[in-house]
Amino acid sequence: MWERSHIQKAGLDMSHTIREIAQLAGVSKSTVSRVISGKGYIHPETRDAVLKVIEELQYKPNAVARAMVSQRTHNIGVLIYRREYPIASHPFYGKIVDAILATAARMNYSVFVTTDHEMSLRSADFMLEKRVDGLILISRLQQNVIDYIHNFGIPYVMVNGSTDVDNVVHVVNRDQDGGMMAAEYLTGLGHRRIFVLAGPQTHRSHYLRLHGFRDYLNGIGSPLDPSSLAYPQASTFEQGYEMMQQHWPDFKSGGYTALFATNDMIALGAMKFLIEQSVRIPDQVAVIGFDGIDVASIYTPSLTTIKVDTEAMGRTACTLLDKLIDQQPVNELDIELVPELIIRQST
Amino acid sequence: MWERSHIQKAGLDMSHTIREIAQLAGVSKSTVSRVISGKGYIHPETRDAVLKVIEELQYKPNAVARAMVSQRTHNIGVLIYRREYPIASHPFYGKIVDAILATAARMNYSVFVTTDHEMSLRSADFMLEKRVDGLILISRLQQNVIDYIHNFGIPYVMVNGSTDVDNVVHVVNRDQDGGMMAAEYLTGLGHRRIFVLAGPQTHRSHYLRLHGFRDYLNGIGSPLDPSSLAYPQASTFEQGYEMMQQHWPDFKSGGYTALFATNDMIALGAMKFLIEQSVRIPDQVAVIGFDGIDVASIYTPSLTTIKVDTEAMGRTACTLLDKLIDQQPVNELDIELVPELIIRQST
DNA sequence: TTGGGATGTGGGAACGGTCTCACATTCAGA
DNA sequence: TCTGAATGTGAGACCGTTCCCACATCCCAA
Repeated sequence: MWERSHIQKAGLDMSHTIREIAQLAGVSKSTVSRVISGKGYIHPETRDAVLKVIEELQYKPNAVARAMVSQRTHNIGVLIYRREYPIASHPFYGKIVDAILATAARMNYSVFVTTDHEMSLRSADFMLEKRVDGLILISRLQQNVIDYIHNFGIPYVMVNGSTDVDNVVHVVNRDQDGGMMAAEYLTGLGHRRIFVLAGPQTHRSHYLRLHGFRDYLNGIGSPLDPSSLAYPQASTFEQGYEMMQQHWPDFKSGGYTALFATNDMIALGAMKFLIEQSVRIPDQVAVIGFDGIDVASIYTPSLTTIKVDTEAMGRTACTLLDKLIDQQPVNELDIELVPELIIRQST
Repeated sequence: MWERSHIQKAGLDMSHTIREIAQLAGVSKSTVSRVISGKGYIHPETRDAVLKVIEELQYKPNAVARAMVSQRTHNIGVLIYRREYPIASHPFYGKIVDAILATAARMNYSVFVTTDHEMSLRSADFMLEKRVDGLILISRLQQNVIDYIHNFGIPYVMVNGSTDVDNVVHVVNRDQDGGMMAAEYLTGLGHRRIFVLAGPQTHRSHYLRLHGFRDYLNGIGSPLDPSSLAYPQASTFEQGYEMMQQHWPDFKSGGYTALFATNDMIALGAMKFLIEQSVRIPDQVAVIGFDGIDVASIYTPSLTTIKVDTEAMGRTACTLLDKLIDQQPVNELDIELVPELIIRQST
C-alpha cells in the first residue's frame, strides 16, 4: 500500500508566495511584484536579489490569485457539440481544436476543452464559472446554450456553426463555393452522370455544399436529377456505406460515372462499398468528397476532396476571440475561408 | 466598423458577486455562502429568499475566487508530447484525451489540454502556474519535464510512457502480451513466414510489442529471422508505405504470407503499397496491426488489429489522479490494461 | 540653498469567495 | 424556571496577487 504523501515529500516543497520571496529578499511584496511584472522603478541590485531568491525557491506566480485581481484568467474555453463522435478524435473538429491549441499557446492562453452532448448547459456553466476570458463554440450548438452564453456577456466566436443572435463573430468555410468547385472539377473531367450523397440538410455545411454543387450544374445546363440524390441520415462512414448499398441497383443501371459526397466520411463509406463490388475507382466511378480529413489522404485509393482550411479556422477564431477579449474593434463579423480542391487517386 | 461594446450590451449584465446577492436578499454574505455550499444551518425561508435572488440575477459563483481560498482549482491538465502529429487529432492519443475529457467532466474537473513540442518546459510551467490540481502526462515526455513537474510536488499520472522516477502511477497497455496475441493468432491461422515492421525501438510500446511477438515465435520453435524484420524510423503511414516498398523485392521472394506491424498506421501504409501491387489481402498476404485506431476499421480491407483500450486508459488515469489529489491511498502503481484482438478483413 | 522631477520602496485596499468564531434565539428536559 | 444543546446568522480574517498612494532619497538646475 502506497500513499500519496511519498510523492509529496519527493517534491522540493509546495509552491511559495510572493510574501515569502519578499521576506527572504528583505523587501516588501510590492517590490517583488514589481520585479516580476517589470513595471515601475526598481533598483538593479534589488532586482537581482529578488530574482535570485525566486530562482532558488523555484517560485512560480499563482495565476489564480493574479486572475482574481486582474479579472483576466488568460484561459479560454472550447465548447463543441457532437453527438456521434467524441470531440478530440473527431477527424474534422479535432483539427480545428489542434489549431486553436497551437494558436492559443502562442498568445499565452490556456485552453479548456469541453464536449457537450446531452448535458448542454452544464458544460457551458462550468466554463462560465471558471471565468474564462472567452469561448470558442464549434459546430451547431443548441440555440439555448448560445443564448445562455450570450446573456452572460462573455466574448465568444462561433466556428462552423450558425445562430439567430446578431453581432456574433462567425468563422465558416465557403461551403457553397466548395460545392461548385466539386461540380466544376467533375464536369471538367467530362462526367455528366453524377450521383450525390448529401448529408443531413439541417446542417448548414451539407446544405450549402449540395446547393453549390447543384447551382453549378444548373448553370451549365445539366441539372441534377432528383433520382441522382440520396440523403444519408448522418454524416458517417456507416451511413455512406449503407446508402451506397441501398442505391446500388439504381446506380448500376443509371450509367453513373462519378460520385460526390458532401463530406469525406460519407464518401469513404460509399467507396468501401464500391470497392467491395469490384468497381474500379476512378476508372469506372470517380469519387470526390469534402472536408479534407487525414483519412482521405491515406485511403486506398486516396480520396479527391474539397479541403476545408481547418488550420485557418482555428487560428482565425483564436485571433478574433483575442481581439474581442481585448475590446479591440473587429471589422468583419463573418470570416469565410476558401476551400481547396485536392486531387488524388479517386478521380 | 463594429465594436465589442455592442455584444457587451446584449448580455443582461456582467457577473454578480456573493455580496450583491447578500445585499438584495437582506442577509450577510456568510449566509449566501451557506446556501450555496449547503453546509451549516440555515432557515428554510432565508434559503428560499437567497435562492430567489440567485435565480433572478443568474448568479454564478466565481470559481477563481473559490479556488483562491480552497486551494483547489478543480482543473486538471493533460500534457502530451508529440512530434509528428498535433495532439487532438492524433488517432491514438486523441482517443485517450476523449476518455479523459468524459471522465473528468463526470468528476467535475475541467481539463486544460496542452501539447508540448519543442517548448517543453513552457507548457508545463503554464499548467503549474495555473495551479491545476493534477496532471496527466501522455506519451514519453522528456525526463527533464517530468522532473520539473515532480519537483513542484503536484500529483500526476503517466499514460503510455515511462520515467526513471519512482513511485509514479503509470497506466499502460500490456504491449508484450499484445505482441504475443498477434503472433499466436497469425501462427494459429497457419502462417509461418511472417514479415514484421517494427516502429522505433526507443519507444516502449514498439519495443515490447516486437518482443512479445518474437517471444511467442521462439516459444513455438519457429523463431523470427532477422531478415524478416524492418524498422520504420517513425510510426507513420508514410514510413509504413516506404518500408514496405523498400523491402518489396525480399518480401516477394521470401515467400511471406503475413505481415505484422507494431502499429496500425505502419500497417495501413504497408497495406496501401501491397494493394497497389495488386496483392490480394488476406488471400496472398494477411496483415495485422496494433492500436485499434478508427481508421483501421474503415479501411478497405479493414485491418485486423490488437486494440488498446484507450477508453480505459483515459478513464483510469483520471480516476487515479483524482485519488492522488484527494490524498487517498493508491494501492497499485502500475495499471496494465489488457488489449483485445479484433479480427477484420485483412486476415 | 532650494525646489522638484526622477527614482526607489513600502503599506494597504481590493478581487470574491470560504470558514472560524462569536453571538442570538429557540426549545426540550430536569 | 433554568440549562444547555440545536439552530440560525453575521463579522471579519484569509487566500496570493496587483496597483494606487504615500513617502524617502537622489540629483540637477535655478
